[in-house]
Amino acid sequence: MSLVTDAADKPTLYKRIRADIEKRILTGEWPPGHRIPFEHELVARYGCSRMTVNKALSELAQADLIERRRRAGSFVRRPQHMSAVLKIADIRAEITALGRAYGYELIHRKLRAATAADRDRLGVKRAGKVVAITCRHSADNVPFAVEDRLIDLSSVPDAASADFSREPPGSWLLHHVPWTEAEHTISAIVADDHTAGALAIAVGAPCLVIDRYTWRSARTITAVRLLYPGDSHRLVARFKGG
Amino acid sequence: MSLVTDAADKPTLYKRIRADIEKRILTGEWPPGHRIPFEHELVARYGCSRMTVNKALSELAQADLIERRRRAGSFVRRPQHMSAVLKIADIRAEITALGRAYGYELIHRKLRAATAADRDRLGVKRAGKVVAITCRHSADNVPFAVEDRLIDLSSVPDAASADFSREPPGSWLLHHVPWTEAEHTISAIVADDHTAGALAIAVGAPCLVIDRYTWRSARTITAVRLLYPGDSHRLVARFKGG
DNA sequence: TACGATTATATGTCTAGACATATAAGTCAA
DNA sequence: TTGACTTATATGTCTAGACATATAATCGTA
Repeated sequence: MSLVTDAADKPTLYKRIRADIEKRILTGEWPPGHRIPFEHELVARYGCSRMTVNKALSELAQADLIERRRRAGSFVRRPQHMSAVLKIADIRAEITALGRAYGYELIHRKLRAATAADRDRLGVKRAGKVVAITCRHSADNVPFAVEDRLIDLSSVPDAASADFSREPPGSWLLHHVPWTEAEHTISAIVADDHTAGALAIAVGAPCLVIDRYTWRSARTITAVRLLYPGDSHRLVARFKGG
Repeated sequence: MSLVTDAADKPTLYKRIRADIEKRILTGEWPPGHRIPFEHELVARYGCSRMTVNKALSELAQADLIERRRRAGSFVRRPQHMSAVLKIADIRAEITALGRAYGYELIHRKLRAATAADRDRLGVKRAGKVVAITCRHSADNVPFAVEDRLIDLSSVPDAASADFSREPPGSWLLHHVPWTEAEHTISAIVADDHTAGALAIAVGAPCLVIDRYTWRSARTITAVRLLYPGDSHRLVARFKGG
């Protein structure tokens, strides 16, 4: 019933302390709200200095597994808002990862001054130039998704001269605009004439829609809508406790 | 051009060091692959001890913003697989957060020995008892989602006696089974007769489907399918750079 | 030139202290 | 009972060292 694992000190001490506590939390032995031993107790238990247990507890706090309160102690956090890590890969990477042949086709590209609708979609007030792109991704020559994108040229001037007839704009942006933030909205629609034609599915068939709005440091970069055939495509998200 | 901010030392020193570096990474001033100043350089620059800059850099490493290599230095990581944190709230919480009146209705509840289909859905080999639940959530008396759930009683025996006619099973589980892991699959379908009736939408209308499979420490807990009217419901995921 | 041994060095971990600070809990007066 | 004040205490931050360890770079040799 000791906190100390019987394992030899193969890993470092603070990692062992962290793993010991994490295990107790994950197995439910220490349920949400449970008070973790005080630092000075852990110091006594492991026979180390306070900085060492402090490092272990600080990392658990950074991982949102525990909550630290001055004077009160450290407590197991209750599983907060249920959140999941949703991997939304670059479509080319996604298709090639499935072992299928990736195909890309630029349908439409236009450089224009931002219309009111464009500004609204990008969430900017200022007028400016944008690139509007419509393209299609396919896997093994079967339509996989159609993409409708707007790029703010005041944030990404290089996009004006990029050759999107060969490289999909998503991949291009990924390599030219590092460290972005994004917001995704997922919804379902049924295919209208136009969508059905582009995806080679029946009118009225379900489609999964991903709207992604991307920015960097409060500067809008791009807004994109991706349409997938709803019966064949699946988004998988893995939730890791916490 | 100093690393030191001109701001007074209101926050603590290591937090300022961390924020300084983070800012340079996020603005792109230090692009992916860029080598961050060595610890001893930062020590000289900020006039503090190595443990202090080490704490700042360790946190950046834990956040996957930088990568630390012995003898080589610390480097800005390139934005890895595009991933997003998808908040999938408990439905009751989700609805009340929107400021709407939450309504709940148990449609069907059955305790039974697991059928082959049940075992398949729960991903277990062993036979055992399960609770099958169908229920409906509403917001302001408008159907919001229908839920079809299976709970593995060998993992959650208390669920056999829980009163799901008053409390939705999702909320109940959230409070009785801490620290779970889950996998979500999101897809789109069109409403069939049955679904359309339950959601009070037209047959053929789009629906967003969330299949969630939940376990804890390799023990299956529950499998649930949630059906939302696709045109009214949106899942929002926020991606934080990295 | 290629490969193996050596060395220098940046990070990784840890210590035994210190003072700061927020706050739970107790104390006392209105 | 309530509110204001005091105190004890757990965490937060920081220091000036130390030794460990992985590895990039150098040097020497085949």
